[in-house]
Amino acid sequence: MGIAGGLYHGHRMSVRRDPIRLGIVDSDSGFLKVLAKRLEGSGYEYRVLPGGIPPEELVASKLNALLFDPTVLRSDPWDFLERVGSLLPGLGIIVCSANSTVAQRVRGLRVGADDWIAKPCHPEEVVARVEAVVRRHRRGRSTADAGPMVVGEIEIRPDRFQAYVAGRSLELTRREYELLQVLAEAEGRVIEREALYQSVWGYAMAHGDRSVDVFVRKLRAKLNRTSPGWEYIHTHFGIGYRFEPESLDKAAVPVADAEPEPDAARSPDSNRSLSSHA
Amino acid sequence: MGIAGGLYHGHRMSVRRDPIRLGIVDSDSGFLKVLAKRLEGSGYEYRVLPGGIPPEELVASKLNALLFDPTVLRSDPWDFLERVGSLLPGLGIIVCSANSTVAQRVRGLRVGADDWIAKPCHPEEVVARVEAVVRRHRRGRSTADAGPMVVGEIEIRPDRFQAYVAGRSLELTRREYELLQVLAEAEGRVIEREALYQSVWGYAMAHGDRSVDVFVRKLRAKLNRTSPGWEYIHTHFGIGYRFEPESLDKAAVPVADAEPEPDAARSPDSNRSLSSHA
DNA sequence: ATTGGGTGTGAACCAGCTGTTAACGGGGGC
DNA sequence: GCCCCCGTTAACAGCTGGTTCACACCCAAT
Repeated sequence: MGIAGGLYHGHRMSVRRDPIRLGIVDSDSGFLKVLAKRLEGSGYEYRVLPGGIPPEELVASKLNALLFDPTVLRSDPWDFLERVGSLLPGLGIIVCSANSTVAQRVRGLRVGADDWIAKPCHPEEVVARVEAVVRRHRRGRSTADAGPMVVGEIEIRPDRFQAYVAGRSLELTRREYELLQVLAEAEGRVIEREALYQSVWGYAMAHGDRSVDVFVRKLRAKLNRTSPGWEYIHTHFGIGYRFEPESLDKAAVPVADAEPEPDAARSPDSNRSLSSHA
Repeated sequence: MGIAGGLYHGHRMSVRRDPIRLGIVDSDSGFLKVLAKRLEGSGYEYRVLPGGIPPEELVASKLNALLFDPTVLRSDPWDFLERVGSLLPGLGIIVCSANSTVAQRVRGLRVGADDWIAKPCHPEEVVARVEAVVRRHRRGRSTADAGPMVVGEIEIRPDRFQAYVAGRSLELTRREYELLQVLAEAEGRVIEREALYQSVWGYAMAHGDRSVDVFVRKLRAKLNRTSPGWEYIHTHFGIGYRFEPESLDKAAVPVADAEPEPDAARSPDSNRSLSSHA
């Protein structure tokens, strides 16, 4: 289902001063000119998009926010809003239009818009509202990309987009690394397939897409090749995957299990990770 | 009967959407009256707060959003905004004021407001904007954020789609887990078969479908296998099921009073509590 | 007591999920 | 331009578990 051809660069690393990638769908040249002037040199990466652009084409752009005037859309604005919202749940949507009614604004906000600005408007306010939406969306995102992370035998280094075992690189590709990172950040929690796809690929998973499975397999292969004796990724049938390092040594987990209640110690869920078993 | 077997797609299963908890700081009685009328019966829990309320006191209220007019604040509005924003990063902040300038709005949005509405405004638009802000805030946090839940001897962990007794997994399948979760969330209340089906399966139950019964049976088996001596799921003939942990020990229930129930209170043999049908 | 419908129970079926492998094709580096 | 890398997609096999069926049992009403 690869709509995304290339454009794999713009990555989210430091949430802080990451430039905002803004898509603009508007035809008012005066408005565009003034806005462009304001955006220049403010750390924005913006791109003016044609009015007839299908939502699917937005996928590859890795936008943070979309500013658009519904009157320049060729397709039904409400339908467009809904489709963009469901396809790209991580995208902030700001509508900017002249002569809107309360009912229109309410409807727009209900079907997925994050804000609705009335024209004419000051470019400074547009920028402030775009940033508020993006900030709101980024808030609560991944904590600390900065620090390396050690789980089990492996070390994950965001500064190099790579993982290591005893200093030896796993030689992960970009997708493999991102998948590993998303999984590892949620250590111990089950992540649904769709959520995983959403986090790594950036847009909604198409029905029947097997990419996640294939990459989990690749990841497992590289993890096992470099760190045998450990199991990291556990399958939860019908749900998704869970990352949790487990030593395969017959030596029990590093918990003092001499206790009279052996199971009381959280044996990490003997959940059938259909890999092991007999 | 049911539609195709798998069908795990969409279906967010957030059937029980939490009400929005909204704090309001305003003194315009007319505005408050109209807004209150709109909020009533829409699943809102709102609370009008005094203008001089210190941000620290908001912490305990577990609000989702705060709607306020800066002109009624005794303290410096900008300072208030910043402190609330840093103190409660998960709170949506909507400013609603009359006679604001572009500069004020920009400043407000910069220091932490998520939206800024100009008075006079339609209550419907206020609600729509509040919901947009809350929606944006909630998105991304899956159901896993809900903390674990302990009922009787069992612990339900949404982060693992699994239930445990003393650390031992019940090894529930996805459907079984979801059924348990829906039942447990309505602890003590009877849920009709159709409502149960609707919640878990996501669509209407076909006439004659026995899926609910079968899954209740599977659930009971696993509950009883792992937590014998307790009864969790009670049948209400002709209606549905009720989840309520009951110890089968002759030792009195942990309830203080001796329950002067006229009808056979928990007869230890009868598997079903036809109970207080009245 | 009889009866009709609702519910418990066990088992079988098979749609769909996952693991696995390999071919395809675009992009970037050389 | 050529080659290699890597993400995508398809195909196949094994297995899980959701659905369905059949029958026994229980409840409530006549």
